[in-house]
Amino acid sequence: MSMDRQLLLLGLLRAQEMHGYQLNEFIDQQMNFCVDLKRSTAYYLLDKLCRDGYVEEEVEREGNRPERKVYHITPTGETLFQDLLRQNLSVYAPPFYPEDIGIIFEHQLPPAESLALLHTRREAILRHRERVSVLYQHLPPSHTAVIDHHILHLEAELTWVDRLIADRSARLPTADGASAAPAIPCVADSE
Amino acid sequence: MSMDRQLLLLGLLRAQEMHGYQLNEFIDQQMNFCVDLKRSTAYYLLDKLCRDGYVEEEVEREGNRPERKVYHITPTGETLFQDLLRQNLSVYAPPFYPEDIGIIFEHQLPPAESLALLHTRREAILRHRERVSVLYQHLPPSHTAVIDHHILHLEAELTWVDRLIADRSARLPTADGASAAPAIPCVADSE
DNA sequence: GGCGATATACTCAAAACTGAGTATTCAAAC
DNA sequence: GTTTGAATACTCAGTTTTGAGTATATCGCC
Repeated sequence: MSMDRQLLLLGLLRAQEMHGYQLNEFIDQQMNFCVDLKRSTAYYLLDKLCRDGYVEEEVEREGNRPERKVYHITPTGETLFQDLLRQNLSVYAPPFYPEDIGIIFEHQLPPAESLALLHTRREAILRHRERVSVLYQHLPPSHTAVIDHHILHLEAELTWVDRLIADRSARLPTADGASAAPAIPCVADSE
Repeated sequence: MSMDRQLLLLGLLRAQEMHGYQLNEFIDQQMNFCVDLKRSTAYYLLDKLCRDGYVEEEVEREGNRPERKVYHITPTGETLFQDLLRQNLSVYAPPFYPEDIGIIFEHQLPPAESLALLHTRREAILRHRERVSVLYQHLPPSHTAVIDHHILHLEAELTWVDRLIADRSARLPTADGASAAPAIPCVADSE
């Protein structure tokens, strides 16, 4: 299922009927900065959208090319698109942040090593921001909102890493030997 | 696989050996604000971690309780935990933002409706921030970094929605009839 | 005219994930 | 004493997702 991927495919097919390969090329080349959709998954979803009646496929035989299927949206699909779009725009679902898992256990590493790792991450974030910023320059206005969104989140991420780095630096054992005691987080045991 | 979930389970089992139910209770109750891990997925992952030798299970038979399996981490698991933690901390992988999909097609809705939807979303974000802020008050210091992280991203999200709302408001057709023409995004056709 | 590289267009088996269901114990209400 | 509801502890069939593989056509170059 996955609402968002369905929305994406329906939205693209709505703008223009396509065959699977063309759809995949478009996503991979134009949308790779915000969407990660494997080709095999796209084919699977197209098939499912067909089975569910939201798109239809037509086998196309042109000259001696290998035959291919052209997908186009159906009226039911158009309705679903509108519904999904409305839902997507009005709902807020906080994404799952993998970095949250790491940060829960971060204090179990020696502070010096943790700091080194966080600096590496900081560099990675900066590199990523550079890459996204470049995109911003030459994209149609319809895409700038998406980039904008990414950049804001990247800034948030950066602020956060910087805070953490500052905090962990302050806790580094100094020459006078004062340091915070690391504690293993306790799991509530109800027995 | 999913690095992050493995890291989570290993990290929790490392702090304390547990049986599946206890692990699930802990995740659902203490970590629901940042982790969404279905119970069935947890059992699946525990089983896989066993098969791969990172944890071991021991069947426990206590009185006339239904029997249950206690999982504890192995030395290989400990190594994996350390590796995954280092990786998680040093790498930056931009998460997939479902809202990006909606925003690509947003301009295909009538501006007035779009604005209404965005306002609904704005409310949802505010509610969520309220909920997370409350958590901040009574949590151990080991968790505040995670909450901090969430709040920063929520602020980013809020800034973004506000920008979009402002922009779309400006484009609303006014009494004098001036309005921007909506364009369906073009798909590059290489044929 | 043949050879490798690239583009086209998927297929499939295996892995990962989920929702719904199963089964037992215990405590409290009726 | 028995029904009801919550807590304990998973299982499993089905769905979704993926990486690796398959197969043909076309293009340029030697």
